[in-house]
Amino acid sequence: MKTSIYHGDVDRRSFNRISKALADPRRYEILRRIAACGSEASCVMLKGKFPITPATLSHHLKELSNAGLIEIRRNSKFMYVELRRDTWKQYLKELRSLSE
Amino acid sequence: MKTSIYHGDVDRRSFNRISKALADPRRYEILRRIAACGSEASCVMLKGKFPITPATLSHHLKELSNAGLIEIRRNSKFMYVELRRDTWKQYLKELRSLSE
DNA sequence: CTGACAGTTAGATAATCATCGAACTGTTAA
DNA sequence: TTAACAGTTCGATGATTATCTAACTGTCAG
Repeated sequence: MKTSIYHGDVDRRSFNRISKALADPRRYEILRRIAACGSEASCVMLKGKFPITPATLSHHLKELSNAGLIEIRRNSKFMYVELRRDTWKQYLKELRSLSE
Repeated sequence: MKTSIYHGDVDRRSFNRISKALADPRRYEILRRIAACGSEASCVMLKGKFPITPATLSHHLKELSNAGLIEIRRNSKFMYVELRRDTWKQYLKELRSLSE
């Protein structure tokens, strides 16, 4: 993820990418599901939780990954994803700075 | 703004509306500008700050208002907007609940 | 009253994007 | 080796939406 000269901050581009990633309800639900699994969530499990095709799930996971919101790990046939808590924390920090 | 049976919480519909409202970079900048004026921001001032037509600004303000993010006050010819800090606080609370 | 200004609404356009099916790559199990 | 499965990529489609212009309403100053 890109950072500005101030370490730990999200620059505007990253911030907007995250905001867009969160704006789709289904994608937000997927992210929530991932976050709810303390550590890693398997892609197979996610596929079972939502009425969407593999193609669509793949698309959403790519968007979340591009936004820096999840980390992807591959183990041969399978895929595991995990919330990037550092990104999440920085995003919340930016939002919080809007008011007081 | 709609609330669930738990007072102070945003329901899913409201949450998604807010997320969508924040997803457009220009609209987020407008909201930021509004929030930066401690109390009220005049619409005339906002119009001067962004290279957009009155129609577009009107559209964005309506979206922000529909999302419950701003309060609108009219004084004869003029319009003033203010951040709704209660909504903002609840939105942040919902986001924070995603991780720990 | 009349012109200027604040803001809205309607309709058009162009861009973005969520979703799907189909065809693909890569991996494992039989 | 082959079939089944995990996931990706591509192209199409339909929905949403940011933006504009143009025409409108309402308010004030001269």
